[in-house]
Amino acid sequence: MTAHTRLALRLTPQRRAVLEALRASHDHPTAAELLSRVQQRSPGVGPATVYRTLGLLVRSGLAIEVNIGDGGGARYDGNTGPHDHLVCTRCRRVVDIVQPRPDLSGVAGTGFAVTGYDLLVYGICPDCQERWGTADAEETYPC
Amino acid sequence: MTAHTRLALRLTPQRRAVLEALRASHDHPTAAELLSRVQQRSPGVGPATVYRTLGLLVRSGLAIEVNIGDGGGARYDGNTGPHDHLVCTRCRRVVDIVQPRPDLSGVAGTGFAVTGYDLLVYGICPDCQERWGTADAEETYPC
DNA sequence: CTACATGCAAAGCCTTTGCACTTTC
DNA sequence: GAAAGTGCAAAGGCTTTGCATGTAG
Repeated sequence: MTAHTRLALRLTPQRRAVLEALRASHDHPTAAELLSRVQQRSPGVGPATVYRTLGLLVRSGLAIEVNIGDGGGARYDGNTGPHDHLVCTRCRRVVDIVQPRPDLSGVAGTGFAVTGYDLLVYGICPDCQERWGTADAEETYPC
Repeated sequence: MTAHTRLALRLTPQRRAVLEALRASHDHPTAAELLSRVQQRSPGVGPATVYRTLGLLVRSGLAIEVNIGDGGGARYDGNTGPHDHLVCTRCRRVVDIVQPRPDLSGVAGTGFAVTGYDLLVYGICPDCQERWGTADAEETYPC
């Protein structure tokens, strides 16, 4: 039903600023990147608030956390519709893609009750292909 | 391309110990867990060596790094055959599953050259279902 | 008015790195 | 014997937390 009744989500200027910054971003920013964007319009907001708010948004279903497994921090996505992610292994750019739900038949027999999935597709983005070709896909370069 | 470009993979007792511990493990251990297992048979091996060796094994294709996106560290998998991972969102257990390659048609039009993918399926394992039921799937409990 | 949110700073993890010493090839 | 690996300890990056203060409902 109405999620508002269960979650005491107090609307503060900081939380609004984080959500607006996230919704204005389509590049799957890290918490640090989001912090700097928030601070441009709302100086004084600190990292702790951004981290706490992002955790809250993810738990409330208003944001998605994307972990591309590089050394860097988690990425955040304000697009909460069903979609997957395409990651450039060279410049670490992340792009949303829409795909059919994958076959999860491999779960059969495990006894697990499936609640969700994450599909990360890796590749080389057009810019990086143009700059360095498609060889050495596993290497990371600046983009 | 000279003869010197070959990956110099020196076989040391420590590396052998890490690879053996990984191959003996089927629970997708973290680096810290692997370290303690290695130390049981090879005291004196330090964290730095385990981290360096794991990075080496992953880059050499002898191990897979699995990032389930919880606060904990990366998991490692000695099973290098094609497979996906099923993650219990309550106890964080990770299980290998074999599935058909997912439809990656969503990549069409992006210009990306696909090099691979990772599919993580989330659910509740049989033990956790028995202990707490299937409600509140997003909550994490000890297992 | 009161429970909850914020900011600051400190601490906590996980992981990497510098350096002197040891070892493999 | 030269190049590479190891161990220790320190540093690094990301994220969380304790606590006094501020504020939304």
